[in-house]
Amino acid sequence: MLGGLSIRGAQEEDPPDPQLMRLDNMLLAEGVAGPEKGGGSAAVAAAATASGSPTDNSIEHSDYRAKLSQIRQIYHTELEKYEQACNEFTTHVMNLLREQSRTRPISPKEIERMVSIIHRKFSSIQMQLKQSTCEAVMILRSRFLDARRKRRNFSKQATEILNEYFYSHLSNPYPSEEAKEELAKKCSITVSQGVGSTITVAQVSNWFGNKRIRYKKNIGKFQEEANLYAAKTAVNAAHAVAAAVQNSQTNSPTTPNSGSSGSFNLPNSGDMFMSMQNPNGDSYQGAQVGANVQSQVDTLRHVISQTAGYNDDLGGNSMYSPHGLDANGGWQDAMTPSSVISPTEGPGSVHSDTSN
DNA sequence: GCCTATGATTTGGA
DNA sequence: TCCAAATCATAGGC
Repeated sequence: MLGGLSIRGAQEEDPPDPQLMRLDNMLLAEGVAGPEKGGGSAAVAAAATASGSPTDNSIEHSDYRAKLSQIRQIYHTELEKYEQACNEFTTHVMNLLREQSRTRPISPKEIERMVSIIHRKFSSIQMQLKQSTCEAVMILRSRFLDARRKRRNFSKQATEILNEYFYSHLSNPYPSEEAKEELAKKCSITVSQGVGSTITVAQVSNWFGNKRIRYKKNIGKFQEEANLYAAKTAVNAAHAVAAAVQNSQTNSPTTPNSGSSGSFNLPNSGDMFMSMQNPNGDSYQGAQVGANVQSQVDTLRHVISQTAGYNDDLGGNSMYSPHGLDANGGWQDAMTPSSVISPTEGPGSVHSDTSN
């Protein structure tokens, strides 16, 4: 007569506790309970979006997911343990009752009552487990959200790429959207620390904003750095020029190069510097050495100015030291009117037609 | 622990 | 919307 009593039956008679439901819902929403994938990352994506930060949070993202799955695992293990313990204990009590039934009459009601007491006890333990799991998730989430502001230094290579661009476009260090994208891509590729860590266009913009302001504030301090990058790029420039010269010797000099990256036109006029003096400064093509004559010219001129007292007669541009900074601190007047192509012209446009 | 460097955010102007 | 400037907050070196 005891055999007819189902443990499961007693287990399912949980009253719909609103607090328990809340906890269950939250655990489900956070992806701790329920299906393995989706909830957690959805929650983290929502958190990232709500924070207003750009989409890139890869490191925090994966960190968050890792921690969340850890919590999830612990939760499920514990839950299973409790359920098992509950069943074992129930069986144990029922066995005891069975034995007692030999000596005294035990009504099914009494058994049911005992079982339900046990289950209530265990479900309150489960509730605690759910509660502490929720707390853990909340802490994790808040930590994740706080981490938005956390600063992570760019890799050395990324900084180098950005600096190279900055110093080779010192006359107008305002990369176009395309250039920023290119830089972001390039920087992300070279980021060695942190798997999946990328640098966004917004970060590139931040970097240039910070760099411009800090450079302007303390040119002296950045002089050495500028020299370093100028020299560095000058080597590239020299190689590129050599290659171009070789190219012009082997090919017809009139062959127009359609502006494809990796090669460039050498204007046949003597004032190549001037004709290449795009106010926007950049025909930046990312990794392609020699794609940006302007930057190379900037760099070469800087090196010359540093080593041999370069004066501004070439094109009338003050290329270095205060680098096109006007009295008001603007960068714009680095260009002479004759060399200004169009201030509204988007930087990054490649002027492949300058040789005509 | 202090100091500097630096990435991110905020604010205000054009 | 982009930028300059100021500011915040953390990383990293000492």
